[in-house]
Amino acid sequence: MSVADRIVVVVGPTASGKSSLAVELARCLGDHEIINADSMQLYRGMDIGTAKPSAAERDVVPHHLFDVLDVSETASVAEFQALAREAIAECHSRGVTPILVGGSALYVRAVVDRLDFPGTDPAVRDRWQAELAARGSEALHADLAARDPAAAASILPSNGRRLVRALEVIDLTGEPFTAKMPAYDSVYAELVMLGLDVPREVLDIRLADRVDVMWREGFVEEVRSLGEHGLSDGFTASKALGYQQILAYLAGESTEEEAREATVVGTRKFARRQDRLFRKDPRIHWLPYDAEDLLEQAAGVVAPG
RNA sequence: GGCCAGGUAGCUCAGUUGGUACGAGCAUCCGCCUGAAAAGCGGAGGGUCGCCGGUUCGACCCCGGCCCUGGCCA
Repeated sequence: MSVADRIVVVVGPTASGKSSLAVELARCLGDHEIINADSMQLYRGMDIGTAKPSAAERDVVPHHLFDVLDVSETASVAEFQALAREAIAECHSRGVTPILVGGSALYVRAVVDRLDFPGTDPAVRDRWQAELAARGSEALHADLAARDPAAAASILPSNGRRLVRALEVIDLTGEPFTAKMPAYDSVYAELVMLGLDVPREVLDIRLADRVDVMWREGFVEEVRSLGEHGLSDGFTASKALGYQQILAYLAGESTEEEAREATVVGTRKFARRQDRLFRKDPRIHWLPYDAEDLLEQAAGVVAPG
């Protein structure tokens, strides 16, 4: 049988049970392996706070793209896209179907869909970053409006970050910046997407419980230790939920309790945002997180008949 | 028991010398997102201004009483 263009994707908000469903699915189907699509689980050492799959789970089924970055490195969707597609091709070459699992919506789309990221150039970006700091986002918006009216129209004048990137891309490519996400258009012919549906009230409780468990398992210690190994210098990793808050606590900017509460609130907001984003993708088959026969339902969607 | 401070949006607090609450931050809901996406940006909803009575054309803001909270004194 050919699996050349086949890929399974499991998405859902944080704490919905994606990881374990993926493992069970892989184990029950056989010839399936897991590929991470979570921006923070890419980092080595960020285990407790990212609820990374355990060693035991990873022994059951091969897991790819976990622990590939040092906390001091900056993550990048474009690099991730390349790595993930490579890993997928490698699975395909062995006759294995990859199961992409993760809550980073852009990462999932970058892998699955036709998204091409224009290059980046630190020098060019730094220049615009400096312009932003010196003149403010409104001025950059005016610059963008002059060079690329369409892009300016869809980026708010207050969004400095997107303005910088748009101007960077125009400088680099000499072409207009695409400020709109493209239609859902997969590069893989056989794409099956599963989403875990968790009612908000339930999700809120699960999130709070999960943060409590993380704290009990030594989340603060994990951050303290990573802090001594470059976490604070990491552009991406230091902003991760929980890590960000605990770093602030360790720096004396808040109490531990405040850090814990802020982590719960931040995680809740994040989960809502993920859910809203994934809901827009019409290709996703939503399954109730607490179905007795969740695995059967999932398997039924993935491998009908 | 006495004194002081305070009771305004779900939370923390601004505010009006009496004329429809300009509220703010956080939370909530919603939208946007192309090389930091667990990030970044934006919009909306929400208040019998502790309770009762009085003064007044009109009170959240003045007066009286009561209740509640915190602190001080006893």
